[in-house]
Order: sequence, then structure tokens, then C-alpha cells
Amino acid sequence: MRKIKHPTIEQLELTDIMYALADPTRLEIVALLANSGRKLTCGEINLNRPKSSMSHHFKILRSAGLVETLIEGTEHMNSLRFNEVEQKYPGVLNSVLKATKKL
Amino acid sequence: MRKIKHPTIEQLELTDIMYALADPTRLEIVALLANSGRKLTCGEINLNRPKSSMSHHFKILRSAGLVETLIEGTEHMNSLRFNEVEQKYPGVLNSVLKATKKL
DNA sequence: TCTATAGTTCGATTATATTGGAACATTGAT
DNA sequence: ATCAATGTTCCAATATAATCGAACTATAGA
Repeated sequence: MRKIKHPTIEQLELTDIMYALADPTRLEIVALLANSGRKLTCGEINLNRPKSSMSHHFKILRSAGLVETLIEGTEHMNSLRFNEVEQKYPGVLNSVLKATKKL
Repeated sequence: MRKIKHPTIEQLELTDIMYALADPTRLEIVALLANSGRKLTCGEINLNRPKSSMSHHFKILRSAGLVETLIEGTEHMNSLRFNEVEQKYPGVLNSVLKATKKL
């Protein structure tokens, strides 16, 4: 069973987080994960883009520490690392999520 | 006397703001403006980079609505549009500024 | 008017990101 | 074993951004 590596809280870099959130597609993914209240597979997050593009964006969200991906069978279950990110940089993710609701 | 155009609060776009804040140099400029408590000229913000590079970053910060630049004589006085940005997207700029103090 | 100062704009170069098709890997089911 | 499903990785093309020297603009002062 494969496992995907994620950064620890200590390794979270503010600029990586900002960079990851600066892209509209990724911001949408983050908002969907936040609002769904449950883990979502990549397939459930359908933004009408090819798989390889979505995979690219997930990779960036993961490496920024924003998204955690657990492999269950053939599916990859994605969730927002909300509490961890908030712990390191309080208010950043929360306020950005609130801001996305105005869009 | 020349005047520089800035976006209105209504025109502020979240992704523009995030994009502007995703660059280390710009984040540093923003932090300096926030911590100084007064308007700073471009020259006072010395990050050991050529003028043209700094001007480029200021332009992006201005177009994102984060920085206001008033021309006084030959100098350009820069200030953070903190209250306006906070009004539109509460907590975003504030939490990012707090986060920069950990860097 | 000539000169110095503060920034901007231009233009070319280099670096980095996005995109998406095709091949690949892993797992589950038949 | 074979096959289908879910994503990832690879690769090449395109697009966008950063960098910085040089030329330019606007203003102030002598």
C-alpha cells in the first residue's frame, strides 16, 4: 500500500501556502474540501480539467501542506489540513476561506 | 503633478491579493510598510535589488490594491491599504502580517 | 536652463508554471 | 491472469513571471 509524503507543521512555509492559494483552480479545490465537510476523491472534485492537470494542482496543495491525501484502494481521499495550518499560521486559511464565499 | 491609479475596494480581487503576497520580496515590502507605521519611499525600502525590480514589485502590489502610492515631489510615498483590504476581506492581510513575524 | 534625484517604462533574457496527452502504477473485481 | 478504475508521472508545448540594465519622465533646486 503506497503512502504519500506530506510536510510536517514545522515545515510549512508561508510563501508556499500563499503561492498554492494564489491559483483560482487550487482555491476552488480548497473551498470545495472545506465546504464538503468530508474527504473527497480527486474524481469528485470535477472542475472540467484533465486528470493530469488536477493531479498537478493537488501535488502543489499537498506540498504546501494544505491538503492531505490518503490512499484507500484505488481512490485518493483528500482533506484540508485546516487545524494544522491554522495552528501554524492562525487566521490565514480561515480568512481566505471566508473570502472565497464572496466570489 | 502626476497621479497613480489604484483599484477601488470593489475592484479588489482575492486571487490578485494572494498572488501579490505569494512572492517573498513583496511580502517583505508589505511587512516593512506595516511595521514602519508611516509612509515609506521606495528608496527607504532597501532590499538590495535594482530600482527596476523594485518598481516591478510595487506595481503588482499597487494593482492588487495592497499599496497606495502618493507622489510628493520626486518621491513616491507608499503605504499599506490595510483598512480597505481588511474591510473587503477581513482577516486576510492581518493574519498574513502576523505570520510574517514568525519568519 | 542645466543638473541631480526618484521612480517608471522598455526590452531582452532567463526562470518558473500551466496545460494536457500518453504511458505507467496500484488496487479491486471477475 | 486479465481487466477496469483511479490517479500519478513523464514529456513537450505554451504561457506567465522575475530580473535588471538602459533610456525615459517628472520634479526640485541652483
